[in-house]
Amino acid sequence: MFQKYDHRKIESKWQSFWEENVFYKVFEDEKKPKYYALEMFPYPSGNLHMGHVRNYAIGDVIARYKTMQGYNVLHPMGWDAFGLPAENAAIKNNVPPAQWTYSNIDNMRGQMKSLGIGYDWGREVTSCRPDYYKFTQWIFLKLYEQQLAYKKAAAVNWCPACQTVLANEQVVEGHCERCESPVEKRHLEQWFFKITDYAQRLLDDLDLLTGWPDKVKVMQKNWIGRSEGCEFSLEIEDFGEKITVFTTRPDTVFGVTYMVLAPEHPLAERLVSGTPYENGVSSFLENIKSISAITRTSGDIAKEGVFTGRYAINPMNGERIPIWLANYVLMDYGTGAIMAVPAHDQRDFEFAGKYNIPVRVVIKGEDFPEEDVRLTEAYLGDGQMVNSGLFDGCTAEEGKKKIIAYMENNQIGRGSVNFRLRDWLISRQRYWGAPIPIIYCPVCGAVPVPESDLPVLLPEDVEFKPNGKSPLNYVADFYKCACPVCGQEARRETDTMDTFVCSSWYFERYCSPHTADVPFSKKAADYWMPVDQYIGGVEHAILHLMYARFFTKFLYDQHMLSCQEPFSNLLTQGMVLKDGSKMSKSKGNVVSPEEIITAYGADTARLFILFASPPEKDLEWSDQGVEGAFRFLNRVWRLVGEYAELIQDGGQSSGGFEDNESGALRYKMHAVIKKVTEDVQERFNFNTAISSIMEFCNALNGYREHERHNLPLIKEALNNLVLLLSPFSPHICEEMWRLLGHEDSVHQQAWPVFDPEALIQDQVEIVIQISGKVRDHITVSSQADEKEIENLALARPKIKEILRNKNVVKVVIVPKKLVNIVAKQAEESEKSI
RNA sequence: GCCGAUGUGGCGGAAUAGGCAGACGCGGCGGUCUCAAAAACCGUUGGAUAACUUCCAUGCCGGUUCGACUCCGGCCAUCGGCACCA
Repeated sequence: MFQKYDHRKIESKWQSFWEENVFYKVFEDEKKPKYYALEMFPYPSGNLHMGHVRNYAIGDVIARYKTMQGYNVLHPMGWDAFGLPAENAAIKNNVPPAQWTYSNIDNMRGQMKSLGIGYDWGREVTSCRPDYYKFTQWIFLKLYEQQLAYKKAAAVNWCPACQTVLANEQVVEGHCERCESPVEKRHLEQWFFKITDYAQRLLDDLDLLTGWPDKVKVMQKNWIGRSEGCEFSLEIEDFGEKITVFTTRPDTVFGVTYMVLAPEHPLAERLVSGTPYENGVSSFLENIKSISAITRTSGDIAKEGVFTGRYAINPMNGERIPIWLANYVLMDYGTGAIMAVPAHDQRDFEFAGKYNIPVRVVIKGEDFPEEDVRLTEAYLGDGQMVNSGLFDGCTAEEGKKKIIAYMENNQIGRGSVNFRLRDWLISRQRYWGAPIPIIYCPVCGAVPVPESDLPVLLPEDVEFKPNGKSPLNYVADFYKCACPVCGQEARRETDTMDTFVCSSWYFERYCSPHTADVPFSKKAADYWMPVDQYIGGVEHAILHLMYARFFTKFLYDQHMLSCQEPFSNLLTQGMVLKDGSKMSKSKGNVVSPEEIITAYGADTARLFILFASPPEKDLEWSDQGVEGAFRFLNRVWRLVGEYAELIQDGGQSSGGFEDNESGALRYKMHAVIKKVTEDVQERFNFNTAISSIMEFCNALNGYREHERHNLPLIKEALNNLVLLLSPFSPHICEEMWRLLGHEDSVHQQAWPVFDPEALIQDQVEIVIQISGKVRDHITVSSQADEKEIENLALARPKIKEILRNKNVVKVVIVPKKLVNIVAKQAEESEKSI
């Protein structure tokens, strides 16, 4: 008699076995095709949540499946271990961030092992360890060498709660991405990475990413925000200076009736100083400053402006146009100044309406009376140029090109391109991050730390109270140093790097995690990179994925990598919900993975989470659903257990006879192999793959009811059942594989292959429709030709009955599927004749 | 406002190239076993109808087609991204 399914015993047994045998260790093997499966490495918050479980379960199925398909699979895991929560916990509990972080890592590593995820733990990477951040700093130095890391004073996003600056990408609707406090603007000197130099490539190469969801590519495209147009300068009357503007609509340049500078524009105050307009302008600027931080980010605000009393000259027609300041022009896009064309730009139209500025139509659409300038809104459509001198009659599209050419020939301006993407602000005024490897010398200025002095170690014994300055400011042992160039007493940079810097290259480190002289070996990276399948939450669609692409392109340019894109295929998994909303402590709807694993086992948890929904969609947690998955594993267990002994001794002697039931089972077996293979490989639809394994199990249970058993067939079917299920629920399958008499691991077997011959049926069921509605079914030989099928269908008594008093107009036949008889009422068709 | 996605039983979801709507699982109902219950197993389960039957059903309205969850046009709702980007 076989034993009850004891998930605890089975899972701990095989977890130890895999660990003791270093089962998932991989190395570069030129004889095998490689496959790199990667899940986003987690922040070590302390415990896995269901989102992690889902992420790793998906990755593990893919990794195990590819291994069985004969690939040499790299499947690593690590820790995105720098960051604010460690500091906050440290402040709260008075535990050093390092200690907090490392103990969380130990705990979470244990949880991952208890899920039975097949990682090569020999490649574990931890971004807060000196052997890792040494190379984060090393890459910083390379960027600095190429002038892609630079320091500048700028208006930056400041989170008052986190007491640090944030990158543009970390500001969501004016609020801190992490703590949701409203973000303020501060003028500070900070380190930036010049990601804008890569804007065009980051945009163009999205086309190479055929394995990415369109949704993510569109988000990145919008974030990069390329617009094409031109820049030109306007002379300021009686001022002796010029203002440069950027526009995407040079075709409307004859429609300019005013121009606008951003309130922060350096010329703004100088234009009015000593003029009667000075007071008006400065009170306007004061006003803007006081509301801008909060209100300018939150929803619609009315357009407001002030006239400077100054005029500029439109270089195309010599017209004098008034210069305004207005709140709707942003300093950090384009040149911070615009030409305003109220007739053809809605914002300018609204502003002109409010301040009684003329509107001049210069693009005439179809059915658009030339005289009528009383527009109710800006005209944004295509049309012919009018009121535009030499250019009258051109289409807007031609006009753009011609005017740019004219400006270039007459040295008025030039074609140019603008991006919304800003440089990446990487300084953080916090402790728990990789120190920026720069030294400030009173004589030599900013000096990079020599490569041989890396890593710049983060001191461990530190007071880490946040007060807007990095805690490293108060650690003399840290900041006091000698200038590497002249030897004078100097001071280290005390800001640390944004944690997104650390996570922008970890997938390359996995390729050779122990190299000590370079971030990763080129040879190993050439073998493993790019990542064949990356899996993670869609919340990283912009931040992490953009930064990681940027780093990969930079490292490619440094000849350290041979690929230009890090991730060939991307799967963005949905969230795990409970009662319709995301699991969170505040809502009290959290289901802990540990509890589920203890009660039902990792195999059940994984099976449920993969079965409940396709991976891209959100998943609704269901306790009953988990029970269902558990029941299914119990059914499989019993099925295998009950047959195991029979097969062991009787498998060979009992004949391989073929009756109808056996034929049906054989057919089902091959159909299921085909279905599961396609679902896993081509669509990642694990839910339907599992459902067809369930069907197969049901079929096997049904077959058991019959009196005669074809034991060799059953043996084959059970072997295949266990093989197909093994990527999803690895422990129970490992155990059942041994019960079926095998000596080796199920996870090292070849994936089953279906036999197309076995899927050819001599009889097929065909649907009979009358005018598109199903009325009957017939079973015919799969060889039957169309005429035969038609005759058989028309001969069915039920069909005859329905067709009485009707004329058959047409018969449509789809081979092996259906026959549709189109019929009309007899009277009607007579009438129509 | 712009861009994108989604909408199917009581629930999660299936229908992969326009061809049987509701696979598989959950829940419900009925049964077997049991002193009883749980577990397990078997049957049943979109709605309407007494019904073999028939009719109605894939957010709503229309269209194309022999045939539409699937394609086209127009709405509605929900979710996500961006949001004065010149």
